[in-house]
Amino acid sequence: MTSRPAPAGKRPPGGPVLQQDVTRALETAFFEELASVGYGKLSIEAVARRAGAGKAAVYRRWPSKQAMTVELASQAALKAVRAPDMGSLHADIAQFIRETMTALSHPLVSRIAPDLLAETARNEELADALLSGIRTPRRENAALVLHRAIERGELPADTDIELGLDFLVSPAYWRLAVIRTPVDDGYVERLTVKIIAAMKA
Amino acid sequence: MTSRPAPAGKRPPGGPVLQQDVTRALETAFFEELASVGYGKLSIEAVARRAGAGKAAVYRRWPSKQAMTVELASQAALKAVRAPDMGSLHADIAQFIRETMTALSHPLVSRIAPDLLAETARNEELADALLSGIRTPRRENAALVLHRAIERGELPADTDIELGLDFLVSPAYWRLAVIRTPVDDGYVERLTVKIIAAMKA
Amino acid sequence: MTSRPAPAGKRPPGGPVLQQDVTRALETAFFEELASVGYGKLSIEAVARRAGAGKAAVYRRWPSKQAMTVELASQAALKAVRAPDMGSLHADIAQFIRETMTALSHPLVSRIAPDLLAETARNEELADALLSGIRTPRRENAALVLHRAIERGELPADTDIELGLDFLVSPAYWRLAVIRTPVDDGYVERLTVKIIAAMKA
Amino acid sequence: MTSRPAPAGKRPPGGPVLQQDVTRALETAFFEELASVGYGKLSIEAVARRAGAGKAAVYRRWPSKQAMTVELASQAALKAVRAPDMGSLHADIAQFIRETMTALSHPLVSRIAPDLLAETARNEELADALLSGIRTPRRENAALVLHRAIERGELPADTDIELGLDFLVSPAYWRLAVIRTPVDDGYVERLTVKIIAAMKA
DNA sequence: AGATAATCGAGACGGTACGTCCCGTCTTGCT
DNA sequence: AGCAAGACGGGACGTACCGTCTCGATTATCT
Repeated sequence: MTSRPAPAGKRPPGGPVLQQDVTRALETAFFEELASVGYGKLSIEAVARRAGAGKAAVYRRWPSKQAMTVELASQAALKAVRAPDMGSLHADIAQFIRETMTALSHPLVSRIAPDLLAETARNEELADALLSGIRTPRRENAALVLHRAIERGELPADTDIELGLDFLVSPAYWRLAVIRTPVDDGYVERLTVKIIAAMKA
Repeated sequence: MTSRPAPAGKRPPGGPVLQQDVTRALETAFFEELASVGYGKLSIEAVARRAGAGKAAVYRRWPSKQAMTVELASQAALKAVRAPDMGSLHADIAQFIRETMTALSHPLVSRIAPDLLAETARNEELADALLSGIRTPRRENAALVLHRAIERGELPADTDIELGLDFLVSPAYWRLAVIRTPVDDGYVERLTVKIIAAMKA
Repeated sequence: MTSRPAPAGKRPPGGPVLQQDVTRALETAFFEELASVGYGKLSIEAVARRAGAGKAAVYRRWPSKQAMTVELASQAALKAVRAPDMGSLHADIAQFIRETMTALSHPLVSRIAPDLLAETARNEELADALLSGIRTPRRENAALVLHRAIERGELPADTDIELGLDFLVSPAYWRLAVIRTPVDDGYVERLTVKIIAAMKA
Repeated sequence: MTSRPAPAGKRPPGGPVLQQDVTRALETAFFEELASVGYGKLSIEAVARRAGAGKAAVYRRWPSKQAMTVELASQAALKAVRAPDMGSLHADIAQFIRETMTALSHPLVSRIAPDLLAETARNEELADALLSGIRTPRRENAALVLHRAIERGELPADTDIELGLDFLVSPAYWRLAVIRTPVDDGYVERLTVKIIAAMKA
């Protein structure tokens, strides 16, 4: 989100001049607090307290808990979007899965992501913001991997991209985030082989 | 949970006699409240208010929000576990996926399940209770489908059951609960074909 | 104020049942807090904190700082109204002055009274409440002393009561509360003689 | 206070040069603010706002609310000290009382004086400053009236000066500032007669 | 006259209190 | 004894200010 109205730092003319170090402290505190109590119980007061700031410092930057969440979560999620290009479909998929698992294993992500996800079922606006800010770009990026494989002739031209994308991430997410079952060393390798077989079928 | 200490109904001699209609009203109110505000913001007071009861009526039955959640959620989840046996692997899998999708589409489930799931990342005891109460029995049930297919010769004897189970549910969960993307009419059919191809690879 | 709507204790039917010990703790805390920071800076939060109570406990009893002040101050002031009757004008006046000085010397009174007095210049409603609740009854009581002296023949029938009442208390108040100048042992005696001389003139 | 370190105007070489118009605007704003909200609630921010100045402009001149109060109040009080000399005791006393009443009736004085007085009970330093800056000079001035009357033979040489001074102002202060009771046209005249009678007794 | 420095207004900072609402605990009658 | 009702201490809400401190822009003196 490169053109958002820049809540921190100097705004064009006449705007308030917020201090960046305070902004950074609030962002850090927000994620820590979100991870430890969840979206529902997250209080602005606790975020400010954890950051060593006053409540007004928060409200000067974001009008509400939801606005703060949408901005910071989208911002953070976008950093992680990148399509691997290792030269072969097998290597690309294995790498993609490994990166997904690494991200989902991060203590902050593993606590925050399911929490925000759950909140989207209850909060239309948050859902729109997060889905269009995270899901769509990530999905488009992953599609690149498949299109490159088609160009290289590793996949047939009529490959079911939609289903392929679902296979690409869902098992990893399922094991790590949903059923919370540990993953063998060879799991990624076996998974990659099966995914390619499924896409070729 | 067949041997739990029966919080409702008449206890052995000398115990308190709680009124079953109050208990039932509280259970219903609990799920409605959980669906509408989430686990984090769920309050005993709101449950009691919705049930038209006093707060003490809740605390007489369950010592805490967590205990109430563990008991009622496990209780509800166990009702839904059943393995299809349609005669062919293809039909079994398609049926299993359809049933999963139907369950996940239920308004109460679609709001409550991700919410409790998110809470497990923060709450070890709740995690243990829900995973062993829901995940394990469901997974054992699904394994039956695959073992029957092996016996029928539809799958090789060395089929990777672990991976197969992951493929069986993860794409459906992924689309419905995570990326909240609508599902074509033919999706289940195409998905079933791919899953079988993957398991045979 | 015997017919006020009883903020503490049981109200007629259906009213809230407030706990008297909490009410008493709040009253004590109110006077201590008023004495230590003054009316202007007195905060409900500090009163509650000092009483070990929640803010809601205060607001359940009084709707505002001013209402709390009017009720508690009037209530307290009325307890101290009493006209001496020693048998002679000299003794009555000396006694009245001594009682006034004792009251004004009380640490709580000496801090609170001038403070509330100052506030009346700014707050019409508080002024009305305090003046009619304190000034008028006290003045009527003091008038009794003079009327009895007239009946006894110690003062002429046309004594200027109005002026007499002013002489009765103003020097004592002036020295203790205004110019804060210490008072000799013989001061009351000399003052009494002069007051009687003035009234007879 | 003739030797105070001149917070406004040019200081010796090297000192800061404060703008006198800003200083004057702050002084005016201070008294207006003091009259309208009282000492306890008076805030530097409100003074600066009323003066159309920044908060720093105040703090550059006075280190604290109390220092500002002590300086400005003492400064203002000293202007009003003057002993009448009309030729007779009766005329002097009547004039003194009238001047006192006029001063106490001034809207700013009637709000500010009792307020600062009340604050002295809580604030030793303010008490010292105001009492020695106002009470003492005023009392010495009033004593002149009585000494001149003794020299003229209107009062006996052993007149109780201490008590006389108390009689001179306390009733006026009492009626105007304490019991806030209106004063007849003839009140000053009757009061003057009684005071003289008391002093001669 | 131009350089330099201090004062200016404005306002962000960490705080505190506001009056309201709601939490889980506990108490009080009524059924 | 179980029930609803609700007072209790506590805590968070979002707002309004507080005194402190930091900004450029302006102004006033000193080379």
